[in-house]
Amino acid sequence: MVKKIRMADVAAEAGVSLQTVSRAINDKDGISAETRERILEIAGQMGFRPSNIARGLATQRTATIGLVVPDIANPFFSEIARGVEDTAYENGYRVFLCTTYEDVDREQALLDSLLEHQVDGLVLCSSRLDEGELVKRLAEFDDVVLVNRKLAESVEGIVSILIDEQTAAMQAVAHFISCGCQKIAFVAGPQRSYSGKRRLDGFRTGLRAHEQVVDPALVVHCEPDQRGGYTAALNLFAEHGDVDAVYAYNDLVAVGVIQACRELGKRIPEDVALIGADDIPLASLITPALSTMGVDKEKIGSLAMQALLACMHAEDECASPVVLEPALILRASA
Amino acid sequence: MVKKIRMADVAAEAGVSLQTVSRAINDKDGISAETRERILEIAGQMGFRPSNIARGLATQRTATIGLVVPDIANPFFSEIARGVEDTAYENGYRVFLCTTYEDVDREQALLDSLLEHQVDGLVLCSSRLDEGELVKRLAEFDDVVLVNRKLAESVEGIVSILIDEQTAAMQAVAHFISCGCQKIAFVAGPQRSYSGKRRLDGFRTGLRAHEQVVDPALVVHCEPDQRGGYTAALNLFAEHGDVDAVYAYNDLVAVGVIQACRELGKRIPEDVALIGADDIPLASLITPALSTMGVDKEKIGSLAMQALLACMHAEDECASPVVLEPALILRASA
DNA sequence: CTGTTAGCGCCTTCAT
DNA sequence: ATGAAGGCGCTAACAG
Repeated sequence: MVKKIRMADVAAEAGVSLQTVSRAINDKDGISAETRERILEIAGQMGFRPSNIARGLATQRTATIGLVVPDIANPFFSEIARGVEDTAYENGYRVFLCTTYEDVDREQALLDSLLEHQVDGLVLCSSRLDEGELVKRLAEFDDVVLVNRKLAESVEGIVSILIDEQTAAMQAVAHFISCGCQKIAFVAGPQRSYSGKRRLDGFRTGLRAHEQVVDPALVVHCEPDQRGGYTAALNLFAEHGDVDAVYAYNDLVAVGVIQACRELGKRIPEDVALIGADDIPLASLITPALSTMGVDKEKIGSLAMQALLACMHAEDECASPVVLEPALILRASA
Repeated sequence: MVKKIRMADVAAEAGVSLQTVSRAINDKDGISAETRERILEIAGQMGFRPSNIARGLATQRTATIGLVVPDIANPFFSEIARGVEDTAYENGYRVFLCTTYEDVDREQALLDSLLEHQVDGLVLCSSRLDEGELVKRLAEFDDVVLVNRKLAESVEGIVSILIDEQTAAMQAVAHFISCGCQKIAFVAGPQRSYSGKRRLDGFRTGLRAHEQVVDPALVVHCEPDQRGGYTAALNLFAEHGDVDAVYAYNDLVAVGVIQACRELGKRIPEDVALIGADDIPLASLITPALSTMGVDKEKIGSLAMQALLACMHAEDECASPVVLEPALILRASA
């Protein structure tokens, strides 16, 4: 443990006032180029590290942001995190990684904590808070970017990054129909899921657009992982053995569907066509390679951070919501 | 944006001194139970959030730690991050997520920044700094846990969490030999990689332990991803078509090897036995299911954080290095 | 049990 | 171009 050097130490060493050191360190003017260089030189030699804590107290800006995700081990969010961290880094911000595990209490506690740490901004992904509570909590922050969630009415200082999951689901359905599928099911993920609702909506709309009946029995909910998909698919096929197309809530669920099919002797895509969502890394690596509705997650993250920076630095209002269109990535499963 | 409430505001409202509020908020004694409750009640109603920045300046503790990883989108590190974040959360710490992309300059800049943010501790994963530089930099931090890296001589306040990759590699080789493989190759990842070196070491030792010659031509380096593995495997098989077993630097590389084999018409495991490393999520999902040397990554993360907490809270010395033994997870590929 | 007095290390404003 | 005073919001040490 090296002894900590303060600005006063550097000032004493350089034979100038504390203020002059501050000006040199923060690259402000009102100081001659030579003294600045001399001070920087001395500060460097002494191993001086300006305290962001003290600076934060004085300026009320911390150069930190909060990133809240349900689960960092979920590749969907880890790629978003990558985008956020990278553009935050480029702009001199550090990011607090916070994980909720879809637990509302934990999400609340994390927001409290981020507030106490006085983050300059917040990127909140897939919040599970209900609308009223969410609006109330976000009002406590200076600037917020919501990923995968949008407020009913727009609020100053809050911008959303959205994925057009409705259209994505419609595209998937359209693809199934163009392939001649007769009985299309949706393994729909958790009932409460915000994006699940939108995907279900698109699924129904897509069906109706092609004058198909929407059979509620062909929509089954499940946990948003492989096991959930596996179990749900087994149940689904037990009731409706003639389902010949499955749209999955996400790729993990789709993998579960693949396993169920394998177990039931159903071939993909010959007997059952399958489309997942999110285009996680394994989608292209698994057999059969998974067709999926995908967007560039890292880009979502960097767009989110860019939007946040814009909010934070702009005096006036923030940008309008950003909507990303997923693309149907056709591989072997459909 | 809600107006910020300070302790002084709460004190005024409650008709007590600032200090009394502080005692109530921090649950210290020297205050009657009833005044405490009254103050907490008032603080809650006013929406008071104590400033961790101000507190940090006063106490010189920030309740934050730095987590430095090469790439958060790499499941190996995202699972470690999960473990770290989760046990940090349980103990009231927030974590700064920092990503180096194996760039030494970026790693240095990040360490500078974490120092300036006055983190109470650091979890540094797979550092790319050379020994001398690393020792110098870590001395600036109060407490450090090194994951997947160890210092030549132990330093006060620095503990390592290690994976016994040498033994893991030996086990893989032993398994190949027990299966009757004749010509075993190692697709070894980046030349500079610290764990790559240890795996190579174990690979050689394993071979010698079974009185096999170690042919340098059967060790090929590559980028630590699927493409690297793919390219390296193609080159390897072009030169040595009779290789019948491949140990891969990690599972991503192994996936590349699978693709190369598929392209060359080699069956796995019949023509080529394959063992990967790390047991990433897709290992069990890909076809053929990948045999791999795996440890519990989330556990590494939580052990790392626990060790850091122990260091931070203990007056005396830290625990000795923790070494985790990977287990050979036998699936279809070997 | 409660209040008062000093800082923590830096930045802002005003003077020189 | 430089310096001096005051304060950011909180806690520590000491009084009472």
